[in-house]
Amino acid sequence: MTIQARRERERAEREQLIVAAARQLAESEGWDAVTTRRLAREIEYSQPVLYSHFKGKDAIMAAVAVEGFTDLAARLHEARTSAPDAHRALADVAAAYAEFAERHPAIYDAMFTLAVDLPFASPDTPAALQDGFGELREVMRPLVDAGDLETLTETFWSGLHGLITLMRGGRLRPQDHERRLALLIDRYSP
Amino acid sequence: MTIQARRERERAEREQLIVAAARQLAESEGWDAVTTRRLAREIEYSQPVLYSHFKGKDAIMAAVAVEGFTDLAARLHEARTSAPDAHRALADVAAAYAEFAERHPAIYDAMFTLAVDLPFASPDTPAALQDGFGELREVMRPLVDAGDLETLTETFWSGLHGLITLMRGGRLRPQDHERRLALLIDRYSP
DNA sequence: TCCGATATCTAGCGACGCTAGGAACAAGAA
DNA sequence: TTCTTGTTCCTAGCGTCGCTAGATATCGGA
Repeated sequence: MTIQARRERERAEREQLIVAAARQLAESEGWDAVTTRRLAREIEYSQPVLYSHFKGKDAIMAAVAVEGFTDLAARLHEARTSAPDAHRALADVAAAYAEFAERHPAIYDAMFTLAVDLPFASPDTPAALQDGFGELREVMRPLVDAGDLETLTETFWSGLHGLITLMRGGRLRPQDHERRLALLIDRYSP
Repeated sequence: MTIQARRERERAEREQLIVAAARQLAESEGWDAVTTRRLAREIEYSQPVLYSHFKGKDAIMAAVAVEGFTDLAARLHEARTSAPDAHRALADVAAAYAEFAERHPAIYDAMFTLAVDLPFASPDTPAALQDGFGELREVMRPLVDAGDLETLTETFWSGLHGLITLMRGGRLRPQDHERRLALLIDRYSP
């Protein structure tokens, strides 16, 4: 009983170690540097142990993405609940979202560009994924008609996401980044 | 003289053949299926000839992306110039943009997600790339203050791009796609 | 102390992007 | 027409990738 418990605990710790190593490596050197061999070396185990924890590399990236969603949701919650009024809340949440994406581009990619097989907008969506969207929805609620809340939130979110991804791909003039953010917020806070 | 001319012509034709094959293969089976070996087999030449035309696989994808920009700009131009008024023009252009992205997801990815090394928003941006943005700017011009034209166009474009990419990644509820598009247009046409 | 099961590693498979070196070919000179 | 020279193109192979099979080591329980 206790022996098996210890083993399961150690196993869980190692799984967390894998995810943390993948995340750190992706953040410091990009996802191209995250190969299964490199990751194995990083955690000081051989390559096949990765496959005893995860189905494949994609599953490891998905696990990093889920961690990212947890972090992002927390940042957005903090920004929303510490704002003095509804309009400032929207601006602060948008700024927090953009800042997260800029500071953690690799994780943001894992969340939205790379890990396609995470279940979104469906009943079995992990809690962390729903929480992030929930924060956006709650910050929008005081500002829009109730009937359009969900759809407007999705549209606003898309605006943020588009700004960030086009910006990072070099498709937008960097110097106007703040002004574009301000214009976007202006369009959604009447 | 003529011999060299013929050779250069044949060479240009083969280069076009490579780009066309890459595009078709990407559209029908996705970019994962576009390997240099497969592409070589498709054009009935050996693998190394690809490298006598392009620096590498990325350059081939960039060439496909440029073709995509030419096509997209033409679609947007058609939509804009055949609309009865400025408001309809915005809606039609947005619809044409979304339709292009939905019908050619692989090319759209090459244009905006994968080929990062194309020069955007800079003096030496290829004409086709500037034309697409130019169409968006012209359709916005009658609707917004002149001082914010460029930035508002970028912001609107980001909204479109975000809707499309999040939608395709399964991040948004599919059934509300049209309504989100309508809401986005509404936000930018006062 | 030995056995059986679990955990972990070494070695290797097929496919990838890309490149070196040689064979085949065509154009101009004798 | 034959030989030389330069270009074009292919065969073969390098290192790396994600992933897996089979052997080996480790450890709890009899």
